[in-house]
Amino acid sequence: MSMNKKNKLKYQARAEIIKAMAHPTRLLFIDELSKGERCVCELRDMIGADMSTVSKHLSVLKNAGIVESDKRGLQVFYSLKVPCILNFFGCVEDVMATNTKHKYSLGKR
Amino acid sequence: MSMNKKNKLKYQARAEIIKAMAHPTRLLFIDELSKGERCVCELRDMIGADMSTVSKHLSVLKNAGIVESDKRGLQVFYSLKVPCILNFFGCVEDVMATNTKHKYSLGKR
DNA sequence: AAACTATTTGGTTATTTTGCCAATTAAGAA
DNA sequence: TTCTTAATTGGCAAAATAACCAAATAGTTT
Repeated sequence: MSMNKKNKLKYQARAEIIKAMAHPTRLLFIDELSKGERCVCELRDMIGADMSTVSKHLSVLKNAGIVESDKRGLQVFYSLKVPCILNFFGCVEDVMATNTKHKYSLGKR
Repeated sequence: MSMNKKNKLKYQARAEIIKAMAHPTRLLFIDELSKGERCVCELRDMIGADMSTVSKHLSVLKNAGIVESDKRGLQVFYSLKVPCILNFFGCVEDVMATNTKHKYSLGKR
């Protein structure tokens, strides 16, 4: 039996949020923001990329509803809106651990 | 202070796994496989796409270490290797709930 | 107001991802 | 062996993403 429209939309909405996390730089930002708010310039210094690149990554996270921003003076401070995101990293580490464990064993691949 | 190489690799590895989940079809498959193993044909029937498309989505999940496969006779059965992935969906729903809550309020956007 | 700083936006190009079709592989049935 | 079924692989075109540069915006300082 094939998918109905409502369910399709549900998975699309979920995918939007997960896609927003699916980049090394944005994962780093999430990790860093979990320690407290940071201005764009601080985040840029961490990765050494163009300011515009950093800004666009942050807007992806913001549009997904994962972070929020607050402009104070010349600077814009970003902070994590949904800390439960962090719980997920533990599971990702589990996947990675399982991967390396089996990589050199003789189980079916 | 800029990123060191080891940390960069850490976030790249995490991103690989999250990218593997970042597609509506693959999220549906994860959800479905959480209920038990399924053959490729069952999953294809759920989304009504080409067999080759389904197969490629599954290989993305398999390469990331999220699912595993078992060929029995003519069919290949896929199953979820790392169930903790599911805990994450609750958090994704939280993000979505927060998004809709603020979307029509007058808070800063 | 003019100059300066932090950030965002627009535009371009390179890379990656997606989905279909056609061809191939693997297993079972006739 | 030949036929059929289930799944994977290779190839291609369309769509989405990413990174940079340049230009625009918004606040601050002079």
